[in-house]
Amino acid sequence: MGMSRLYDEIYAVVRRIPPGMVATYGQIGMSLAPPCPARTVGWALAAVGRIDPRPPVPWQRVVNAQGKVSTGEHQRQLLEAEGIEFDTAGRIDLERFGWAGHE
DNA sequence: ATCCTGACCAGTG
DNA sequence: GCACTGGCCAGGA
Repeated sequence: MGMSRLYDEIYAVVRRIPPGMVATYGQIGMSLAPPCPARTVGWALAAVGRIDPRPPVPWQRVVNAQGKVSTGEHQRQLLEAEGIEFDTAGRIDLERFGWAGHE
């Protein structure tokens, strides 16, 4: 209830992604009511580095619809440390590591 | 109020 | 596979 800023709602969803799993920008956006575009989710996560929300937001667990990371090697290393695997093209198998949006 | 800045995605050639 | 296009939001200064 007091949380009305859209970015905060996006962060709340991202916090629910379990370690070792990933969700896509579009998936996060579609899980909100009303839905917001994938781009907006990207913008919200880009702001994490500047505003540093508490509790922490596991931003590394959000990847694009191709199963690729958007922010480079650091994000990849964080995900590999959680047990997520990348193929030779640098893609994550979303069938295997994708979060369904519920437990 | 205006201006700037950003980590997307599906469709197309 | 890659490059390009259109869509058109929220927040901070």
